[in-house]
Amino acid sequence: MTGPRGYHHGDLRRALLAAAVDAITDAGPAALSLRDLARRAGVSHAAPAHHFGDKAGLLTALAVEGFDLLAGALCEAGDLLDAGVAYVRFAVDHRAHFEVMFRPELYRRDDPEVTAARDRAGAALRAGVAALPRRETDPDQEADALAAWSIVHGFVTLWLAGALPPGTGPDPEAAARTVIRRLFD
Amino acid sequence: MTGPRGYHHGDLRRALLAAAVDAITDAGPAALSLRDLARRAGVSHAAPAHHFGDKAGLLTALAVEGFDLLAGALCEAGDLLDAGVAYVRFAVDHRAHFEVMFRPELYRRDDPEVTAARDRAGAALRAGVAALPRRETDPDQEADALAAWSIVHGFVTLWLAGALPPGTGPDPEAAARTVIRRLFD
DNA sequence: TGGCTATCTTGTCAATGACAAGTTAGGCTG
DNA sequence: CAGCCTAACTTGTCATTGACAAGATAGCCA
Repeated sequence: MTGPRGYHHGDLRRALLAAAVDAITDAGPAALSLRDLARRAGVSHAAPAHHFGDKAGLLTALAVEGFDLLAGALCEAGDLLDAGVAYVRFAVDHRAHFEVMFRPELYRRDDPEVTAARDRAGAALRAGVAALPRRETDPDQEADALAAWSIVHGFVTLWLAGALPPGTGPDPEAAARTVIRRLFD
Repeated sequence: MTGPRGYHHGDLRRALLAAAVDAITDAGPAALSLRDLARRAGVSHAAPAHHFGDKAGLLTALAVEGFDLLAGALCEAGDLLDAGVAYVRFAVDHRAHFEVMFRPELYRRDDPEVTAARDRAGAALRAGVAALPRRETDPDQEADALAAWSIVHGFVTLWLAGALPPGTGPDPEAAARTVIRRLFD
């Protein structure tokens, strides 16, 4: 789908996505400029439109990439604690993807590729919860999944926003572990 | 500080903030346009700059308003479960404020008014956790506060992003209650 | 009554997103 | 191998926007 063979540029589509990741990591998705990406890639101001249509198209492609990366990271995790930590690590390491993925007004959330990738990530998430040893007190797996997802998503969102107090420490994964343990103890 | 008395417009500052809330609720903070706000308020395109300096200034004012509203909502809550539900209700009812507050790249996060308002909200949050009956197994209040904040913040962020599965139901407060109970059971 | 100052307007500029039309180059067909 | 065909990219343009500068207006006060 990406077409890794090069025509004029080599692989402009990939270069633009990489440049977008850099730009978003620096200044957030709101400050993203297609013309700036074109400059970074050394092409004309209208070249990005050919590959992505418009800005929303580019961010849609980024979201697809992000959900696939997330699904991969979650699948590699062992138990639910690992999966939670992997979620946090993904968000920190791929901050640009993460920030776009959960801001649907920035891209075409109903795009078939996006929904497919989102479903893959969702399935990986639920697989982690299903692997949890059942507690006889409450067999509601849906609510368990929702609580687990909420706590890791909230933690890393606050972490990325710089909203957490300094006492949280410098390592997001360690802090996340502590928090997740409070949910399933 | 706001200057509720009117000169030419009446209270342009407040009118612009209200228009900004509407615009952000409709299309997100990224799509916000100062000129559009001016049109909605029936003033010239440069009038907003007088009151807020620039776009970041306007969003800074919105963030201050948001943290104060949140602090008020949390203070009125009884126990920690109430506070969590109040947090969710605040985010849903004041979506525009909430979306700006936790996106520090959009405003001047070091503005004195913002830091003061943020501290007030943080104090209200911790007060709710401190009121929780101590569990002898783990007396770490900091981690309790972090876990509680994470789970409600994550839940409502996912809710607002439309990322939750349909099975979650139509009422965010009820779903939040179920999720929060899983943390302190 | 005269000025003072906050409030708001008019005018302008560079940057941007989107679109239209043209150009280039790799590959395919005959 | 010649010619075309189409994807990839460029050039040009326009409306919109944020920011700034300079001017006009109106309430208030000495």
